[in-house]
Amino acid sequence: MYRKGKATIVDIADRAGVSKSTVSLVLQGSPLVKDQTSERVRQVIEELGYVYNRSAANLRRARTNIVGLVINDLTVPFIAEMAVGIERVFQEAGIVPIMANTAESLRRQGEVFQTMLEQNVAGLIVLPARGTAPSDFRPLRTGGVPTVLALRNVPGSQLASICADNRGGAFQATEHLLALGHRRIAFLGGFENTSVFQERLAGYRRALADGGVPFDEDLVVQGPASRQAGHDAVKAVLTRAVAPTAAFCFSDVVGLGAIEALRAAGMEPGGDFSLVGFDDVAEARYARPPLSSVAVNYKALGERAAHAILGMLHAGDRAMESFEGPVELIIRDSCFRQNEAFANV
Amino acid sequence: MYRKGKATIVDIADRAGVSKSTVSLVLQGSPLVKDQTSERVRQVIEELGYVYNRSAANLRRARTNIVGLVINDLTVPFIAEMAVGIERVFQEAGIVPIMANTAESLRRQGEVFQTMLEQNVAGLIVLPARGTAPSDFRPLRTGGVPTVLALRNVPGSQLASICADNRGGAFQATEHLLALGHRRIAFLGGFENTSVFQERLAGYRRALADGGVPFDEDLVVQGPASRQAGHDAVKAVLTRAVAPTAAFCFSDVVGLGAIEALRAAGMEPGGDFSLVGFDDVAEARYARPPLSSVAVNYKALGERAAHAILGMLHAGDRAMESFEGPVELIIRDSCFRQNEAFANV
DNA sequence: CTGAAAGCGCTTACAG
DNA sequence: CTGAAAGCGCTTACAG
Repeated sequence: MYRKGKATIVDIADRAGVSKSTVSLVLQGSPLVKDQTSERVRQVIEELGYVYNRSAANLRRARTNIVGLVINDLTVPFIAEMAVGIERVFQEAGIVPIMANTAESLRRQGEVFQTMLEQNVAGLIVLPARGTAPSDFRPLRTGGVPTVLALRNVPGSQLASICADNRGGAFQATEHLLALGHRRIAFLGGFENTSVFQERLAGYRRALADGGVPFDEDLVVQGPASRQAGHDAVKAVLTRAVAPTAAFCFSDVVGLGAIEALRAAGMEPGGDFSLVGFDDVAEARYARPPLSSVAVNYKALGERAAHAILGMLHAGDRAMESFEGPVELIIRDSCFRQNEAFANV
Repeated sequence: MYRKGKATIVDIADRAGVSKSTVSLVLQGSPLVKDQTSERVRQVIEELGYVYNRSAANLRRARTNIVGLVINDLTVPFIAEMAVGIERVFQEAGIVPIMANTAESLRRQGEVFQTMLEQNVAGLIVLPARGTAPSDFRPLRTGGVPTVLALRNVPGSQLASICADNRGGAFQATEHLLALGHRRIAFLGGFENTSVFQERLAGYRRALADGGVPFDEDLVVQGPASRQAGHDAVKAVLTRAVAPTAAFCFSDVVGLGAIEALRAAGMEPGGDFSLVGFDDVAEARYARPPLSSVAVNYKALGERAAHAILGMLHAGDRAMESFEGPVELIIRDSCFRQNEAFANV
């Protein structure tokens, strides 16, 4: 009769000769309990192989120790890294992260929000799926769940976000290309329905404007952040009346595809066409030629996002500030100096 | 008084003029409730913006709808893909997966098991950290949690596992190299304290034996599954009295490092040294030369693992069978035919 | 087909 | 410093 199924605090209490309240206090590490008593309780816990039932605790408590993590695409290496950073911080803080992958599907994202709400998450970090609208967050707002956006922000959502300095990175990359004498600079890859695209495009345009180079819409080619897209974009842009001599790529993966397409077209990336990518993934360093890129510390970004939520939970800082993580232009061998005399032919 | 905080089934019941039992049945989609009643209830649920409290349900029920997913290294692309496959299956089955990354740390893995137990998971998929011992699973066994291993198995743990056919893949790769006339074939990368290493090594040795080529311990170089390790391993193996003319690499990433090291040593991978990798990651296809590799469908493996758990939960199949996923040797340009006359110089 | 009652395993005031 | 009691929001027999 004593041990049907798992042991509960009542079993512990009985065996230790105390009330279950006391056991609960011991479990919570309360300083109210006499050392001798808590020692005895702990021993019984050990003996019975007791496992704390967090669902029960969460039900009784106002808040759970669960935080949700909604990820747009876990198969992107730097996003996985970000997720790992977030998770580590939570684990150390005694928080149980529940991760969900939306695979860029808005429908899935909606379902995931619902699940998170049902699990009664204390907070939420969202890497929004492409095309997320401010209204998509309504269930979360209604549920009163502290939420922070990461990687992409959603203008109009009123939610704080932890993102890379996309504008600054694109500006630096484009400026670098301009400094090398390039005047026809393409912008390849990415979709306009993400904040990341908008920000990088803005940085690119700003650098162009600062350099006195007119913006040419024909030099902007949208597409997925994939190798194939980079390949196709280069092919497209090479047919323009006045072809570009350089490209700022939405991501390194796009840049890698661009390298291939240039070679296929008989050109030499870094020799007669310049390329800069974004993200500084491992492959950029190993590419031939090694691809110049804008480095982002995604892991640090993830950790920052986790700390932001932690702050909202503890201090109750509802009005968190948005944050843009620093970026760094890494110059490798994918660019060349364009002779001004021959520019703008 | 009517709406302090979130609505519960009691609120719904009051407003709909039924008992909370009925609301509960509606929530569970029971066919017992009259259509008219359930329609009314559903409407009130909508009106009040009611959110189901799963913790409460889980507490009352014998089992939760939570399944744990313990991952050794989420930053490895094909592991992330596997995780995504697992997650998708669970989401469709109405199961909430909680993922945790152990980063190959046995300590972290132990903590994660504890957390999973506290969350009262209905089942667990574990991608074991390097060096996991059978005894590490004791808390899970005591807790009676249905568990399946994936990616790596842990001999002696008595747990079923869903892994790639590592032995077969290594056998095919080595056989391919032998068929090209190679006699001195190195085995590069990986650590012996994983089942994956042991299995691939066994396949390699088996092929050697079948081909009448003696096994030479000096040709086996352990190391992480990293580019750097591949690089170092090639350098090491090239100094052997009789240098190899080919290598079977523990993973593609190792193979990629090997390509670089060969070039650095003035050799031409695919020209005067043959290389085969494992995993068939995207980079293998894009490498120069494109790297031959043993392809594994990791996503399918993940889905299989998820279905295995689902089976254990529903049918109560405690005694699940282990499964080895098929592999396929993909031949690209990283190998050359060794002239037998010059072999074994 | 629907309702009243008990209970899942905790935590939290409130007494003492 | 410790105990008795109420209650978190559900589900599940059991009646009717």
